[in-house]
Amino acid sequence: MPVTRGRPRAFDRDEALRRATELFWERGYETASIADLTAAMGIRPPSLYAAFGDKRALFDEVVAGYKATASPVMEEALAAPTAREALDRLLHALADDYTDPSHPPGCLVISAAVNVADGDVRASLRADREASKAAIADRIAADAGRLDEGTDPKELATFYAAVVQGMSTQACDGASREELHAIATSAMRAWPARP
Amino acid sequence: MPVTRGRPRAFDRDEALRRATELFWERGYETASIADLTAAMGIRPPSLYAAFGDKRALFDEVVAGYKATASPVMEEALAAPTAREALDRLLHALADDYTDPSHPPGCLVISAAVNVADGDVRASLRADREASKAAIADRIAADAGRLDEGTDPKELATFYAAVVQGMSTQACDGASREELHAIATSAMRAWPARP
DNA sequence: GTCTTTCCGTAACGACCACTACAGAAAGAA
DNA sequence: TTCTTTCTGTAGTGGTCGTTACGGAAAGAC
Repeated sequence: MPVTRGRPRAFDRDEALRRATELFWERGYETASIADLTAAMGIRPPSLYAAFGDKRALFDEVVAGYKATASPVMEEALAAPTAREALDRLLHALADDYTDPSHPPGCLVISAAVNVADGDVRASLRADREASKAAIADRIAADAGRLDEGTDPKELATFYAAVVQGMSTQACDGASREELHAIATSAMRAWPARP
Repeated sequence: MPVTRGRPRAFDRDEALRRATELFWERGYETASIADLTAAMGIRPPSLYAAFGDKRALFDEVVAGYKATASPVMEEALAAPTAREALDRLLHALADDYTDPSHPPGCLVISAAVNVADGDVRASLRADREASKAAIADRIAADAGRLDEGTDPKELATFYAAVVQGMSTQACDGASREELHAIATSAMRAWPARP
């Protein structure tokens, strides 16, 4: 049975994880040092290592938690009756999310991935992005009947994935919520509707 | 008079700068260490500091050289007779450039900028990107008569800037030249042509 | 040749990196 | 109370960071 034995933890693990998420989100994987992290989390290095393993494991847990909160947004948007409406919802939902003042701007998986020297972390984040792109492609392919003939769902998914990445980068550069919605609206004009 | 006195430099400064450019392009500013740079440049740290100042000055020179070779591409594209053709040319030219096998993928200014802890470097690169965006907005505004009424040139420029950033990120993720051209073609469908 | 100037390689500087050995503190169990 | 277990803070570990002091080497000037 999981009775608590020994000295109890003096900090809130979830709260510490939240603060680590925020720092990784702002600074990326490598430029957020253990000293920075422990300062933000309000704990000392041994507590971090005891509770989370090492820096890489902490980052993995952060990304897992991020995906857990981000994927419902994506799933809900993609559940729209048509692929066009699904993409429209997704882009505008992300415009809101990327500029939500309650957390750092942009997408953690997109912005924390660029310029990461650690090959494992790099590959892991790339796989996450590829998975999102595949989910978009699947949603488009499932509604292929409404598309202009000759439209390749994977090609179109690549375009919208690029738009999402561009929105994230713009958000990190300080773009406003209105500007991101304008990007989303412009991107939807590129939808290849069957005439 | 600039007569060469003392022991002559034993390496080609331009070639060393080229190799530094390649490394910064692949790894970004902070994750490319002096040890990495000197190894790639084939010189020892004191030679680097004597020839280029410090890491930051070397990076500035790299970015300046990069912009010097990149801006003609942009200027030529934007010189097209219509704004629409200008953007079309620009996007497809960048699709070729970002996947040119003779140098690292994507755009140095875009990819080296994300997750930079150094505030000065970050601000400097952001200013470069804003300048490109402004150039696009100016070209669009100059051809406003051909646009759909109610189109905001700055808004449209933000969209195409986001597409360019997305293309760069996709290129870094290993997207092929064909995929990038497909993104460019899709993005041009969003052009707000006057009916 | 000798002097001056500039570059080169060696070998280090202090500061920071991710990470941890260790001892004391705080809890339940006996 | 005493023992065991687990967490805590202090104070480090070896390694790497950007940067440089220093002495020898290679050139023109005299």
